[in-house]
Amino acid sequence: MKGLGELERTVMEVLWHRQHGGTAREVGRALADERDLAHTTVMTVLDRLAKKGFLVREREGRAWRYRPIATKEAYVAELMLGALSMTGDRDAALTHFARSVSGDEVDLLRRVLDEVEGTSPG
Amino acid sequence: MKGLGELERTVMEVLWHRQHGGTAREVGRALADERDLAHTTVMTVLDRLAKKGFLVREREGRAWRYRPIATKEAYVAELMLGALSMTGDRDAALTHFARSVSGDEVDLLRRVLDEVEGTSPG
DNA sequence: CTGTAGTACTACAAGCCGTAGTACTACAGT
DNA sequence: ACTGTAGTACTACGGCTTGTAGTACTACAG
Repeated sequence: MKGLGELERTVMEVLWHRQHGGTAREVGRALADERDLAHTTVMTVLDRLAKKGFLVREREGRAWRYRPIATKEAYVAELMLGALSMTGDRDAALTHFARSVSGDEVDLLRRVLDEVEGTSPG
Repeated sequence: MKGLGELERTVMEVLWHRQHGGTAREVGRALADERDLAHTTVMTVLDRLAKKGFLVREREGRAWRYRPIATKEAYVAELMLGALSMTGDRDAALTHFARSVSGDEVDLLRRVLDEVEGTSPG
């Protein structure tokens, strides 16, 4: 799983916040407040994101509608797993990780873990 | 926390595996089997790693001895936290994450979590 | 037929990374 | 004092990624 650039992530954010993905125009408009981007810039980014496998696109009239393939949470979890897989000693890394999350999150993790009990991964 | 390149990570691995860090020559020798790198290449990488804050260096005679600042596990944990901090909904991401780790790791995590109980984060 | 919106293709500069050369310095041995 | 050997600092360069955008062409609306 590759990391994304600044603008790429920003665009993903926009799409993650919308129910039904978006067209280049829609994304451009959504970003108009914060950034002044040429329409083609948005198109390029969307296109790259699709080629990298983060978005699917489907025709909508003459335009393309882009949708995220995974939820943001899934993406973040992927990144975390990617980092984890870098090490030979997953246990040590997980230990470190668990020690670094906040108390609330420890509780949350414990709850999720209980829930997950006996479920096969995936 | 930035990601590292291929060679950079390889060099870090070498240093993580040694007790007392290493000089450019030592790292070069350690890598000689897998890669045929010029001495200056190793030096450059070491230097960049130090500038990025992954290594400290101290004089040893005329040479520099480079030591990792953090353990590999700490680094991996950092990366995981970095990914996690990308999202507004940490809970959802953690949930996803917990669901994605293997059964053994669920057990491990639970154990670590118990151990961590009541400890302040840091 | 002419706007308007849309697409595909191409381009380019900056930054990062892998890779390495060059020029200079310091110590060891003769 | 001279010469290897090892080490350093500085510089360079090509390829890839990312931000940014222009151009040329197409299709539908009125």
